[in-house]
Amino acid sequence: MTAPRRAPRLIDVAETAGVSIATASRALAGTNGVSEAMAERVRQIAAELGYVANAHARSLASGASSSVGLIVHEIDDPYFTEIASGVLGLAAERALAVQICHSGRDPRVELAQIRSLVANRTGSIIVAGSGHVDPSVEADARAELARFQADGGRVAMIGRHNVAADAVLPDNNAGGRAIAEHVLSLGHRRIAIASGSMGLTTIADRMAGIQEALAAGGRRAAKPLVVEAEFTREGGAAAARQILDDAPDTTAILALNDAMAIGVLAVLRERGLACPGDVSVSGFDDVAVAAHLGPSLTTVRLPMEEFGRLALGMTLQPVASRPRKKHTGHELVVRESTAPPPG
Amino acid sequence: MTAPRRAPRLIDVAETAGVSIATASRALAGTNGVSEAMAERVRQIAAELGYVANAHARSLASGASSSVGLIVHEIDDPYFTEIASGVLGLAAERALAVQICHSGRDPRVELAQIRSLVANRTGSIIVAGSGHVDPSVEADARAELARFQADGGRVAMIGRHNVAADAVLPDNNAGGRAIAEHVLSLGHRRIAIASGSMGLTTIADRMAGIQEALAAGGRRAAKPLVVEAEFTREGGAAAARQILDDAPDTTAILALNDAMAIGVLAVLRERGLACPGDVSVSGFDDVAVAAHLGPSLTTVRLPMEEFGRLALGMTLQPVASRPRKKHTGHELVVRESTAPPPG
DNA sequence: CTGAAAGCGCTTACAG
DNA sequence: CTGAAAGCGCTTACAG
Repeated sequence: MTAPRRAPRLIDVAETAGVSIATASRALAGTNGVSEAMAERVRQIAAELGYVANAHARSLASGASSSVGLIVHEIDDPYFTEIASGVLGLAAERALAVQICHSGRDPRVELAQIRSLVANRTGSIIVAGSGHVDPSVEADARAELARFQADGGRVAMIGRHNVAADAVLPDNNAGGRAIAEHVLSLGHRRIAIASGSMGLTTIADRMAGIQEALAAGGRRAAKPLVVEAEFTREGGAAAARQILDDAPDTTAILALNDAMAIGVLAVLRERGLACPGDVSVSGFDDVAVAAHLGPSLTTVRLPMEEFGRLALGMTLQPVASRPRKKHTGHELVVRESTAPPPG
Repeated sequence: MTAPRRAPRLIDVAETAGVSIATASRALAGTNGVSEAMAERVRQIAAELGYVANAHARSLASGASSSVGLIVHEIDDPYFTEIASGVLGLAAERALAVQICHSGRDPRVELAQIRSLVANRTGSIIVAGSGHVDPSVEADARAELARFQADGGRVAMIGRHNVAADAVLPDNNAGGRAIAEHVLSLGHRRIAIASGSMGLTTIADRMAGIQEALAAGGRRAAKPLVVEAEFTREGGAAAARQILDDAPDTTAILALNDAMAIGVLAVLRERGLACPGDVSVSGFDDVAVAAHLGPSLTTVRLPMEEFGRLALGMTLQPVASRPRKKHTGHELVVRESTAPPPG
């Protein structure tokens, strides 16, 4: 029916208001240099016409950007969902548009996504995936982000990355120590670890904290069995199967994130083992559902939503002479899934 | 250190290639009308210079858009997270940028977000929140979306809305019927419903399906107690408390989404009631964690990720003469949380 | 196959 | 306080 007409432009409101587009622009921008009466009149006409300024033209003309880019592994992963929620929340307060994309933890996809954000001239880019222990993996992304920053863009990384940029640093090491100490204090001595890829700095840091605590526990605990798998529910299940096959006398399984812990719990049920009766299980992150699992999950709470707000907040501040690092805290949350070992 | 230089522009690559910007533009766009040799040369120089086309300028000049907007209630809510994941997945395949924003289920915020997407000239807008039974609530959004479409924009709604646009329609009514029939067939007669706001079409449709099944169950079941609360975990908990206080002989509580069901489960534990031993509980949606709760949750699975893909897919197709509606299915998923009533 | 030029819809010095 | 004009970085008829 309605023929595709054109959206009203600034010149349309200027003409019907009988002023120049310069004046109309100033009135709408709230810039001073326009009489309040004129400004009010222009605004009203703009509203009547349903005028909405073209952000592309505005950005092109002003050079300013009112958008931010966020790269997550996968929005469906609660860890990243909560980070995204934090970013979206602060962005809304600042009237910033947020462009979100998946990296799928594939460095090549991540590079493509960075370039997409650069193309869209977002004012800042937030990378929320884990860093890689091998710096060469992130080489291309590092170069692209460096160029982006040289061109005036702002960057914040969440997690430990080999990138010269502001960063939010989760308390992975201390969190790892806390969860290991908790399990040791419960009396567990045959401990296994369901780990994600050791190539990720997030894993490496959590693992390091755990190993420190275990080493400090000295003669008390046997060397833990470490099984590496996908950093997902399925990975947790696979790791649990191998642990129970290779070391059936294990009394505690530390999963390096909550998703893996959920997989571990599933395998325990599958094999008719009680948790925490036969085997204690712990997670990491404290995603929203951890408290509602059966049994509820002992884990290390990380303030993911705050990660998002902090990261965006940093990019909204002027560049510092050197990259800023924000260290965040953790909290050990003891629930039903851990208890003293049987016997 | 590095003085904020300027990002390379098309003219920079054109000059170093010794060609006009027209030729450079065509070479990079892959448009025909350029010799392959020339095109290859330009591409290589662009790569060396680290050139990334300015999407704003491109969009302004071409009038085309390579981005889509997605409005969700809250990304942190798994229902919307999965929808977003579907949108992001298909968008990545089509090289589309996705701008996501929260409406917080507040019509005024939603309107502001629609305007933000219009300003950013996204090619299409996907609205994923529930519709409202009262059409006047969505009046402003409806007008804005109509204008957007008249201007050539594409719109897809997820859920039943009073908006003339393409839509993905979840199988809420039949799903409601299925879950109610399941509970009836188990032998429950004193049934209560933990409902979200009846002003939402999603709720109204699920409720209607349930009531139909209950009515068909005829003399078998008593009129169900319906308690309205927030459509969240906390709302579910509040509803459960009231249900147990007002009708302590209730043997089954149907929650109208999984989040509410989780809240119901928590209250049951809190009061020392066994599920499903004393009270059966069901959810709706089948979010990823439903299978891992304690007890695992009987619910109605809706293909949320597919909602996202379908909605985006519709907006990528040419406008039809009249709005297209895609009806999707549901699947009753029986798990541990429902069983025959005690006694 | 290639280029000169107009134009996309704004903002912002620069004058008045 | 207001306006004429240049310019942001591209694309795309229009010529050749």
